[in-house]
Amino acid sequence: MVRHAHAAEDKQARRQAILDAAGALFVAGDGSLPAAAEIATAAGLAKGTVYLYFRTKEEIFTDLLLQACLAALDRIEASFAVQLDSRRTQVATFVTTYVGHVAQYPLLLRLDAMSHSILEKNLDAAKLRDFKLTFVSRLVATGTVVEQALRLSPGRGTSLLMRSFALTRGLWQSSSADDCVVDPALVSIQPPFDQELAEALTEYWRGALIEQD
Amino acid sequence: MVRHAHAAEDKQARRQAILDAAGALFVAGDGSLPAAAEIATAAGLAKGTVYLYFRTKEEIFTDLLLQACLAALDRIEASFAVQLDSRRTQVATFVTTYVGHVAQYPLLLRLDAMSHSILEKNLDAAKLRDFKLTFVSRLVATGTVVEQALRLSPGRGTSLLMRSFALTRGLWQSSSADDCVVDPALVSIQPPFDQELAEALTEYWRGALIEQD
Amino acid sequence: MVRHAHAAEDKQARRQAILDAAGALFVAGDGSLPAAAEIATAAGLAKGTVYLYFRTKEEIFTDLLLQACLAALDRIEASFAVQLDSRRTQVATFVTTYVGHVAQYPLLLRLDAMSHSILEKNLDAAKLRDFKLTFVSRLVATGTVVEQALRLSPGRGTSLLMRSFALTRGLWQSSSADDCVVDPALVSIQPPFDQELAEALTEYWRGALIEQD
Amino acid sequence: MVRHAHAAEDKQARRQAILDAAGALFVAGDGSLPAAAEIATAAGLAKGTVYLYFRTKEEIFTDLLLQACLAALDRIEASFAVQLDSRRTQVATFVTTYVGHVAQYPLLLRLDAMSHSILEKNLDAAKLRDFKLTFVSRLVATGTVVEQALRLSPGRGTSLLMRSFALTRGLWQSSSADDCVVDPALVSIQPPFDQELAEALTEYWRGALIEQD
DNA sequence: AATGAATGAGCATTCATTCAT
DNA sequence: CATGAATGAATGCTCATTCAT
Repeated sequence: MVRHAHAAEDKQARRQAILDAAGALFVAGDGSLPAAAEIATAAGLAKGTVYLYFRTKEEIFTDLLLQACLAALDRIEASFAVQLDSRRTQVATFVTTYVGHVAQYPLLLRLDAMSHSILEKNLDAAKLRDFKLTFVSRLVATGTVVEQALRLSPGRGTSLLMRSFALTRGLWQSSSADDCVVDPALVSIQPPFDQELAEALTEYWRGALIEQD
Repeated sequence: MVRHAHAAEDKQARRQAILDAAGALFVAGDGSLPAAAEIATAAGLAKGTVYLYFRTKEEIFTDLLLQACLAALDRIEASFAVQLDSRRTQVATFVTTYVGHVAQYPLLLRLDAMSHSILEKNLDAAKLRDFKLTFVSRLVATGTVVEQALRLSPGRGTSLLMRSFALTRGLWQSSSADDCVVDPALVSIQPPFDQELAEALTEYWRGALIEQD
Repeated sequence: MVRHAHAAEDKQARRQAILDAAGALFVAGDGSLPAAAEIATAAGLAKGTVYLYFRTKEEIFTDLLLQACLAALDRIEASFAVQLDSRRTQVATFVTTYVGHVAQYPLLLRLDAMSHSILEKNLDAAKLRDFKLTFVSRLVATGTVVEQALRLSPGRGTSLLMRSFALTRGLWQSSSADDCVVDPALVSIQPPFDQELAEALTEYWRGALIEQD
Repeated sequence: MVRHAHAAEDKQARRQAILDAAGALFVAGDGSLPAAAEIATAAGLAKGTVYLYFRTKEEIFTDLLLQACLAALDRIEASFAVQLDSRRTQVATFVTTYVGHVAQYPLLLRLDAMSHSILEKNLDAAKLRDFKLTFVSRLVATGTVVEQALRLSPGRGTSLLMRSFALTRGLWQSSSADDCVVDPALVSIQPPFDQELAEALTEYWRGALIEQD
């Protein structure tokens, strides 16, 4: 039934089809990684075929996570590419763009929350190393752009980004834990996630960029 | 062999023994919840006995997490109890105390990283509600203490604490992800966790407490 | 709380209380033997106490079954005690009485259907022997009464009774299997149990008592 | 090691192999359903493979029971297919054939005795309905054959068969209960099962077929 | 005698991955 | 390349029974 993918580009397309199917199932799902069989079916393939393109199920989601991270970094870099007249405006633009992005692509934060179980379980060391190298080098590159835009010292941009990610990840997990309180009597003590994140990031960057005496 | 715990205090002690055994196994382990049988053995009990004290395995870890959270809040509250002459000193004291605490008790952050799977799986709604109510009310109480110490508006203390926790959780997860890079050639792009956390918290609180014009 | 039962009659009463509680729970239940803890609670006792009066849970139900069987045999014997003018009337009286009895005391047939698992599992040989001896001797006695009432040869009454019991047990199991068809579209192919049983018994006894040439 | 069963007929054969292994283990066993792992091993397969062919363990035994029931009905129908000159001979032929069949295939009665626990536990409603529909329709068909052979009114054949099954089931349970008396001193009050069944059936059919005035 | 805490055997099922076809 | 049949590890929980109190 399924056409054999011989050409390299066909194979790449099939690989991406699996990734897309996996991502869609994960976002639609309940927080656990979808079963390999489900992914295969959703991609219109047989179970075994998935394993021709990925060594383990976790590798699929590692790839997805990396794609999502790189996309976010692209977006961030773009938000700093426009030269604005003040640091405050520059940061405000970044915050708005970034918060909009993570809110728009739930896959990123949902996968990130699972990254511990994805990355530590069932993934060979080489692949893991690749993942981290790619991510970190791209992160450092974006950090450099930040440094240039805000005239910061080397390494400072990367650090700011990592701490922003940490804040994002932490707040998202609080927020999603909050959501699972079914009882409506319990008033949430937090504003909606994107507002909360925007405020917290703004506070953080303000404190981080202050000229200290 | 095992003495029967008839008195309420003996039962309480046995319950705590199970919690301690579970916590120790978890911290020593690979990130997954230890098997019920292992916990029982480590506590010197039979498997069935554990289920006299906890309804499900997850309930054990929910209790552990709550204990750890409350202990952290105690410590935080204590750090704000001493009246110091400036906000900056007050915050610096808090940061040092807090970072010391979370570094000293790895159980807290390791469990917190799993809280999603612990709290959502195999825990009845009532217990979950209890957990959240207890935690949140204690959090708000500590938030009030912060507000008094720093003369902040109502609710601000709670918000600062939650965002601090978010930063902690997020940084810890980055840090632990970093750790699992076995390859020593990869220089970590982050300072040690406690230093990183201290810096990030300091920056965040500085930005959050700034008088805005 | 519970008064110690020292006198033999008190002990007997307590034993019967356990039996009654067990029987009530079983009839109210879903077909499985109630848990030992439930029986104890229903009898107002602690779990361990039940085991002072019965060696195993199955022993409780063996005793209950025996009581129910003996009561049925009493009833049957009584139905043959009245001298009537024809065999046909005598048998008709028996059938009516007997069917009424088993319909009135569901415990008998429900327990009987489980007797396989009760008697074969977890019951020591001696107790089992006792059970059978008591039942069989009482059965033979009743068989003798039947023989006298109907002027049958020795052993014939016992045989008739056993085959009647077999028919009863078999029809009851068909009937109860039928009941668990939830789908109301499926018309039951059997009349109500007591009518079915009465007809079948009447046919059987008619065939068994015919004068053969 | 194990050849993959791709063709539909191979799959059918493997399914039957599992059924056969399960049946053999059950007949050889102590009355409880053999563990899934045992069945798999006996069939020369891995545990998981069994679940490719049956959804639950109970489904295996439901299928076995249905096969056995249908085989018995086939045999019964065949015994009525030969036209004999008298009702008495016709019935006698049936009784002999039928008793021979159930004595030859102990699986049928042993499974039937457990059918309550098999059919009510762990079997989805649809499967249960299928089972009953198949059995009942086949039963009614056989009933019709009986009616034609003996010139009975519609529905009468089915009723006679059901009551015969009830008698069979009831007597078999008495008989098997009897068997588990280990003590050889206790003389059984019953003849061997097949003789007892033959006599009881003969009596029953004689009474049922009598011309009543 | 009464209690209730402690025990531990027992087991179906899922699903990531492999491998025969 | 694609398939889908085969594999087998991994585990929480119940509950009859025992025994310390």
